[in-house]
Order: sequence, then structure tokens, then C-alpha cells
Amino acid sequence: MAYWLFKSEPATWSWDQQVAKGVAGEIWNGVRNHQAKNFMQAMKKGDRGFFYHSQTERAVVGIVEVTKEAEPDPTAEPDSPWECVTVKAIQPVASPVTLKMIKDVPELAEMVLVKNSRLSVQPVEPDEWKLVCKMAGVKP
DNA sequence: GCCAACGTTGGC
DNA sequence: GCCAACGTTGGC
Repeated sequence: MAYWLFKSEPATWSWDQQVAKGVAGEIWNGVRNHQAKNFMQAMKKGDRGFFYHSQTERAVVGIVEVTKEAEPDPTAEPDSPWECVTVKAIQPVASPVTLKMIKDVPELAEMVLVKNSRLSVQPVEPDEWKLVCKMAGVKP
């Protein structure tokens, strides 16, 4: 199983809204970046991801699971290359892991979140996943 | 094919 | 609100 990080501006799409969708989940639409799209195409059903709030909060606030693999983005122009997966909320974190906390941990210095903060969908290494889960107070 | 200009994102 | 980083666009 692979691990990922989904970044969202809480004003646009928040963790609470994701939770409200329940087991049905919600399509992760609106991504208009090829790197991010490629990562979504690599995702498999059952993969796990962090739900990260950018801008005002800058913290990992929940855990999601990929429930449907990449399909054309219904919010994109017809025949455009954009795709998206569907994710559902699994559980909130016991305590949010802020960007500052991540930056303070040397083992997490190589996270894409630190290296390329603008990428909205990112891969997470298994070791990084375990450590951030520990910091968040959730089971990996 | 290069590069300057511009728009967008996100941290601070 | 500002600015740095990055991606995209368009002129040449």
C-alpha cells in the first residue's frame, strides 16, 4: 500500500466537509497540475493519505482512504487530461501535526511538503507516514 | 527551443 | 499583506 498527502485550503474544501460525505467519499476534483495528476493516477484503491489544511492552519488534520481510482475530472473541460480519485475520511487525528512540527523533525526534512510546498497531491514515504501518524496520535 | 512576463499558491 | 517559488504562456 502506498501513502499520500492531500492538501486543501479549508475555505474551499475542509476536513469537516470531507467527514460529512461519510463512506461515500468525495471526488478530489480541481487539481490542475500534472505532477499531482500523475500521483493520483498511481493511486490504488485502499491507499491511505493525510488530509492537510493549507494556508490558515497548515496542519495534518485527518486520515483518508482512496476508494476509487483515477477517472476524468468532471469539473474539467471535456477531453482535457485532468483526472481525480475519490477519497473518504477514515478518522480525524488525535492532535493536528503542524507544518512547524514537521519542519522541526530532522527525519521529515525530505518530505515533499517541506521540499515542494506548492504541490497539492504528494507521495509520502512509509517511514514518514509512521512518524507523522505517531505525532498525530493515530495508528499507522 | 529559449526565456521573459505573468498568474497562482502557500508560508510567513 | 507580502513575497518567494513554481508553472504556464507567449514572443522571438
